Amino acid sequence: MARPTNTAARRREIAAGLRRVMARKGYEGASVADIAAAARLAPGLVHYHFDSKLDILLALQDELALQHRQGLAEALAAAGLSPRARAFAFIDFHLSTRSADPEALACWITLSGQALREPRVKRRHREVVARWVGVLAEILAEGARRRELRAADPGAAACAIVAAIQGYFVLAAVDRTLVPRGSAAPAVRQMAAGLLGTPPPRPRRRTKD
Amino acid sequence: MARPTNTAARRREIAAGLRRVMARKGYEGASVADIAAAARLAPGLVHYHFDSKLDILLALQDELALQHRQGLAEALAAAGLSPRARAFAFIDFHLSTRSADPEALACWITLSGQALREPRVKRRHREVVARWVGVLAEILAEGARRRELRAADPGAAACAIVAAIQGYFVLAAVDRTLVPRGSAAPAVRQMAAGLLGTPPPRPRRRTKD
Amino acid sequence: MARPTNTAARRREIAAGLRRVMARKGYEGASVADIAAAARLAPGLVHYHFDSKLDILLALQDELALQHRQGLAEALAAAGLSPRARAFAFIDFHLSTRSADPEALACWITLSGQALREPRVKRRHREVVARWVGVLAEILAEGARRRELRAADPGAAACAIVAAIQGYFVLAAVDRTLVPRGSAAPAVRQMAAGLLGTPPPRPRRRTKD
Amino acid sequence: MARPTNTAARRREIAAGLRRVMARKGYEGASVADIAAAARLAPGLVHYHFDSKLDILLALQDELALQHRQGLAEALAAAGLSPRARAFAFIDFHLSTRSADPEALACWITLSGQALREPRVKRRHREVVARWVGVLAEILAEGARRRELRAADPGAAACAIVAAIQGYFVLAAVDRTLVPRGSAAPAVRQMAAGLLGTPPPRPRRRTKD
DNA sequence: GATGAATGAGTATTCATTCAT
DNA sequence: CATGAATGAATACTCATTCAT
Repeated sequence: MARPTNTAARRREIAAGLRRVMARKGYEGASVADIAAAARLAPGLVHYHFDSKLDILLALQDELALQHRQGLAEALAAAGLSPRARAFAFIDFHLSTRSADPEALACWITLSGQALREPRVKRRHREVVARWVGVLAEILAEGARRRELRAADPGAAACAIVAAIQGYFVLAAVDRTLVPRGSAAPAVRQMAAGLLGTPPPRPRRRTKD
Repeated sequence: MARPTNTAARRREIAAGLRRVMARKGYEGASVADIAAAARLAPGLVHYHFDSKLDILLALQDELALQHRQGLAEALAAAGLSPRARAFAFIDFHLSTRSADPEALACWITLSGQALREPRVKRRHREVVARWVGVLAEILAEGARRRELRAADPGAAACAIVAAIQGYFVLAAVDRTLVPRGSAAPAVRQMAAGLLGTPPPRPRRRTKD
Repeated sequence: MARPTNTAARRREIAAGLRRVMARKGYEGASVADIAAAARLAPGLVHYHFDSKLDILLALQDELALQHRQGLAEALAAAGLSPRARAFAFIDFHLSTRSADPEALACWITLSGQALREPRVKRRHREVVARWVGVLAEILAEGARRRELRAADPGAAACAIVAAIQGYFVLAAVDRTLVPRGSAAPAVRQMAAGLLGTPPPRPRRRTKD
Repeated sequence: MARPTNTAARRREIAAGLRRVMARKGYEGASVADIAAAARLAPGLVHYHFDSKLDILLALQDELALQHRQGLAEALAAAGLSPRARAFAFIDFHLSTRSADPEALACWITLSGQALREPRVKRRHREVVARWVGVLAEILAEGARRRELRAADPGAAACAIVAAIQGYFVLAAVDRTLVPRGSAAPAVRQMAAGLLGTPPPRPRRRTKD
């Protein structure tokens, strides 16, 4: 009987290998041999499952996006139905210490860099960020409809908040000491409050840098 | 007899070559041959003036930092003495269309990425960002003393504003369409207003995404 | 499935390639491309099996040392048990025409030169020479115990004989005409006789320059 | 008035630069820039005085040969007229601690190595060694005529003694610890005694490894 | 599917030599 | 003569990709 295919699992292992190596050495610095070693696979196997190194990056990108989407959805679900609560939960999810995954963070930064130059990475990256902004924009629009928030332009406001989050990502990834410890989430909450014309609700958990 | 040295000029030319190439291809993608070609120099000459490719990157980093510092100083000088005006001029300087230099922006993003991994780049990067934040923090502290602004923690507030700016840089560099046109500066101004407890002054010039 | 490894064989081939090229052009003059060509291999393969060019040299050094040791052991075994006979067999082995391998000789000289500067080569070289001297010293010591020979200091005497052999190697390698044909072995035998207080036994075979 | 030429002095300085650098790094490892730096000269100047790097090596070779010849002549003159005394003075001169110059020694070994491959170096090397052997052979022949010594073949005997000396050079240059301290000259004296049928005269000075 | 070897183009760097000033 | 820059070929080493087994 034909051996059941394990391609999907192998692909995930390989993408995870890239994730580990790329966090330390960047994309160009992650050789296929490195990736295979990190995944405890034979080097030749990588190109059996992926046509090119770039394809691994795209797979990793998809996986990171999926994890992010799922985590965010959970966090928003836990925040209840109030747009205001959900908007601030959005911020906390990204900047709380608990959800911080330095490896994923480094990969995300590196992916942004690759997106500058690689069209396929760029397209996916655009979609991911657009959805990211879109989720928040939808929350803000709903809040505006409900008169809980007032964002003149929910899209622009969502983009601003995402920019602030992304900016903290970059600062923190390069050097944690650049950001006063524990200041990131409160500061963004306060900035969002200015933007949304409403004070933040009482935070539910500790937040990080 | 004693031939005058032109090393300083050549080094600038070479760094400018890296700047051009790196904006398109990234640091690893910028081969020394590319850099030399972009600077219209013989390939061997690059290593006459620089010991290594990394040294070119460091020189470029210094140059970008210098230009940024000078431009910022001018913009702040033009804003007058009021901390409030200066704080918002700080934002406008970074996000106004007029001062936007896509090549420098792409280099800056790439440099941030390299700083993740290269200690020497990281150290310089840290210093540049720290100074960047420090300038704004000083303005905010002065504003607090004058009761023009109230930032509970000027350092954290400055960091937040810089993060927002940096975040817009990344979003815009990857894909301009992610940011609603012309929304960046106003949004950050409004976020800053929330953070600083004061509305922005009337802007003096047009601002960009 | 599990493909059998052929690394050991390939490493020997590559070391043999270096051996051929180095005999003609020296170590620095032997480019990796040359070595690969001499071994009839693709250039890239060399660095698949060796981390660096120096590692090839070390492998070659080990191989030459092994061959020398084995050849010497055979020659000594053939000489019987008498220390006197063995001591002179030691000389004949190194200076007899029959065992002369110009390529190995040139490599040996070149290795000595590299040992001047490369610590890893130097260490191995030291060990090889020490063992080389040690074998002879042991023979001389045994001869002294048996009253067949009298070497006041077997270590020093062994060193002197090895030095004479090594000196002939260098002279012969640079220019065969410097050494009167067929004079090397008899002369060293006679010098050894002076050192050991015993005439050489009748030689069993023809000897060379 | 025309500036007096200083070419001869410059050439000596440059050769001395090569001597210093080569002793540490070998010939291939001594870049022209290194040589110029060691001679405290501008790099461009080297090729004004020498057509090629090889020419510097040849100049150095000549200089070392000259110094050796002069030193040897002095040592022999000091030994008096007796061929026996002169023969043993020949040995002592080369192996005495006093005359040891590690830099010259390393250069000599390196030169031997280059002579393996570079025809022009080889030719000069051959001449130097031939003269070196010749001087001793002449002494031995004179000793034979006077019945002070009996060397069946003075050329072969001289060659043997020179080989022993050269062999000690190589051993000592690579690693001083290979040669029992102070054993070199006595051992060669004793070997020479065996070869020449006469015991060595009482030594006049301390001798080295 | 899996393995380890093989391939060959690409890269940073070195360096002898040349040259304009 | 002297200087410092310029040139371009050479070189060790890397690595994505391919392939035979």
